[in-house]
Order: sequence, then C-alpha cells, then structure tokens
Amino acid sequence: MQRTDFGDMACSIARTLDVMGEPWTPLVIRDVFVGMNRFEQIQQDLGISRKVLTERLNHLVERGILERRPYDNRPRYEYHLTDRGAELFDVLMAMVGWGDKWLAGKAGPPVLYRHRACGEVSHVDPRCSRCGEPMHATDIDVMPGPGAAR
Amino acid sequence: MQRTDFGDMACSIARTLDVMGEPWTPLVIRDVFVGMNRFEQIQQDLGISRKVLTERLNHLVERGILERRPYDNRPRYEYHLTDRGAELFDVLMAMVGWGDKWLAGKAGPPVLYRHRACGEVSHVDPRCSRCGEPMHATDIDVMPGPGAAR
DNA sequence: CTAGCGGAGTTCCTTGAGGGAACCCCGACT
DNA sequence: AGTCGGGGTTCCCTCAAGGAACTCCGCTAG
Repeated sequence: MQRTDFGDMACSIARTLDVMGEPWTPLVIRDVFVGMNRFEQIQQDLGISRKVLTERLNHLVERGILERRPYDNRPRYEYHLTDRGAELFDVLMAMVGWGDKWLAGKAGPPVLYRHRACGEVSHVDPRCSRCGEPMHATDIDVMPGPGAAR
Repeated sequence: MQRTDFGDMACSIARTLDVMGEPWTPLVIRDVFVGMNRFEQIQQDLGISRKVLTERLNHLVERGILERRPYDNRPRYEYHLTDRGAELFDVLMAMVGWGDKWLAGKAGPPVLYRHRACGEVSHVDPRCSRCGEPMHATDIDVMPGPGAAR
C-alpha cells in the first residue's frame, strides 16, 4: 500500500498518528489498558489477525508505548503501558467523550469511566492549561511555533 | 483489504475510529479547521492522492462531520466543519498535546495554539467533568455501561 | 520417554485499499 | 474557438489486512 509516512511532518497530529494512527492500534492500547496484557487475549477480544497484531505490538514497543515483559520461565510475555503509553490514553478518552456524545444513541454509553479521585462516573472535559476554562476548537487561534517546518 | 468494520463494536473508541480512524482523515479535519476548505488546497497541502481525498471527504460529509457548500455559481465547493465536526477537534487537540510533549524534540512544537479566552499560548488539560481535577489513565476505573454489548 | 497442550508468534495466499498519473466535465475568461 | 482551473473519476500497480495453517518450545500427563 506504500503508506505515506506521517512521522516526518511538522505537525504533532501527524506525528501522533505515526505512533497510534494505524488501524487497530488504538483498540490494542485500550485492551492493554483494561488489563488484557497477553497476545491471545487481545487477539481473541478484537478478532484481529495474528499477523497484524504482532506487527502492531512490535511497533508500539519500538515507539516506547508498550513494554514487553516475560511472565513465566517459559517464553511467555505480557504487554504493559509505559508512562508515555498511559498518557496516550488521554487521546482515547477524548475519543470516548465524543463517541459517547454523538454515537451512543439511546442505549447510552457502552462503557463508563469512574474518576477515582472523586468517585463519580464522569468524562473528560478539555480545559486550558493556563486559565482552566473550557478549551474547544472554536476558542482557539492557531499560530506557527518554534519547531515549524523549514 | 476488507477492513474490519469498527462501527458496530460496543466501544466508543471503536465507533469514533469508524468516523475518523482511517489514514489521512484526522489531517483532513485539521486542514479544514485551519481554513483550507477546498479540494485543491487540501490535496496540495497534504500530498494525498486525489482519489483517497475524495473518498475521505465523502465519508466525512456522510457522517455529518463536514458540510459541502457551493461557493460560486460555477460547480465549486467548500468543506466546512459542522458542530459535531468541530467537537471532534477535541480529539485532535489531545493528539497535539501528546505529540508536543513526547515527539517535538528540542525544536519545540511546530504549531502553537492560543486560547482566545485568556490570550495565552496553551494546551489542553483533560479534567474531570464532575470535580474539575485532572483526569488521566491512572485516575480511572472502567465499568460496563448501559449500552454494553448483549 | 513420548504425546499432547497452549502461548506466542511466523508463513503463505488472496483480496482490496492507497499512491500516482492521466483523463474528464464544465463554466468562465480571452 | 481555445484555454484555464476547480473538482473530481478512471486506471494500473503495489503492498497491507484477513485468515488459515504451520512452527517452536517449555510444561505436564500417561
């Protein structure tokens, strides 16, 4: 398919896609996050082809999103999120927020997320890191930054 | 390639991916957001194949993310974000946050985002919609919701 | 000791999506 | 009448996703 490489673009969206933008990858990260750490579990849960799963897991390990740990003295491995991997989950939570709002229908959200700090079922609310007010597309101006392209 | 359909899964991440998970789609949305509303502009900016761009634009219009507007009495069209499309940008901002933090390197972020409400260059901070405290992967418990699978 | 099992891949074949270039349509200008 | 330019459509080629079969290798049961 000779897919275009997004990693070289001067855009953090493109670069992030280079890490987690391939089909299945976000779902693999979700599975690992909810405690499905082994190859067979993930493969059966998603119904993904074993070949593609191997590829995705290796890619994520290479990029430092997942860590591969032996869990037996047999050659058995578990995959766990690294710190940067866990932070990627912020992106998935944003997807959950949008999907719950626009695609869940009247059945309601398929999965609930409880915020441990306050104990409430909740969702993420993107806020400005400076002033703490809501920060959405319509509240934003875009400007070139220091790492902008040549 | 007979890609698996994510839209039917009982998971808001998968459903959101069904809308914006294909290659190029997030970058198309970004381009439209920053004011590149026409086919030729987007095609040249991204270097995407015209065929794929047509497909992606149609898909996004069908899903109600983009709106196709004539802008001349010639057959010319512009694409604009709908409300639900603009809200999808929350997901892209989460990608920007992660990419800026982990992939920008010492050159710094390629693009800056200014929060119009406070005037500061900033980034999004995911917070709990209930208590307002930070909400990350490590602060969350996952539970089945009303729309869970069969 | 051999047979079988189960986790974790690897190999191989088929199908179809992405890349890329060429082509088409159509209203407007010259 | 000819050309331009936006917005696609068509065609061919390559390579990635699906899916099934196969491999490897330590453990365990007979």
